[in-house]
Amino acid sequence: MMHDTFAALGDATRFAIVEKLLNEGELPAGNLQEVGTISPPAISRHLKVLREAGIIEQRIDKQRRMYSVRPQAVRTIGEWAMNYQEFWQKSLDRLEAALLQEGNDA
Amino acid sequence: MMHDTFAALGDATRFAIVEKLLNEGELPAGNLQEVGTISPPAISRHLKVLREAGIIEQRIDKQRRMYSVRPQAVRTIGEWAMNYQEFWQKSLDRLEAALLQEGNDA
DNA sequence: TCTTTAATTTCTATTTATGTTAATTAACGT
DNA sequence: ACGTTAATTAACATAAATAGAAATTAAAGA
Repeated sequence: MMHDTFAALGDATRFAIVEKLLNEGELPAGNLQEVGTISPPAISRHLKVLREAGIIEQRIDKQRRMYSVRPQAVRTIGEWAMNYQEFWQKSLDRLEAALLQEGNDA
Repeated sequence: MMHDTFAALGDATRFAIVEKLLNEGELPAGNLQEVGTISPPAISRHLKVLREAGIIEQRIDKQRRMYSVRPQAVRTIGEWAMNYQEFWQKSLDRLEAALLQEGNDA
């Protein structure tokens, strides 16, 4: 469900984790603590939420758990927005223009 | 902040409200109750959250409050995803392909 | 084997979010 | 003015999310 994806990204810490992974690529859980003043258990649980929402995935390397963003997750969000943009952008732009025009007239 | 936008869309009821507005255009608060079995006060507060997140806007028409999606909000989400897609999609695709190939080899 | 490192799960406390009922505000129609 | 409709705000109860400390699991390295 789309809203689970949004809910997972709706927390400031989780959003920061995802952005860090997007910018720096695959990282172990320990390195993700740098996103804020937060304990390892808290990070771990946030990672679980993101994983269950399908936004990140885990790879085990020795005693480290490596995390990375699932490309499909970002793509899905883009497609959701794009779906409405494609079909509605033009009419929305026309509506916006009309409202602006209306404002100018008044 | 981006994560406030996601947080607002992370609730099932609010997500349904936004989808209804995207599909049907501007609607009064009363009509948005149809998204589920929920009381008018609950809907009203969800609308407030969406409004404060900049996702919807309100227009007053007589005794009715008309709500609609702000085009820029959808665009912003699309652009966030697109920003990462544009810069990372190719390398991510390459990574995916490499992992698949690795899987085939094993 | 023993100690250290990495990360998670358990436990518990606290905060935040959500929902309902009741009361309030505001405008419409008679 | 009065009753009705539309929607919100207030008050309160409950559920869900988040956090840290402590305990647990698992592998690494001496």
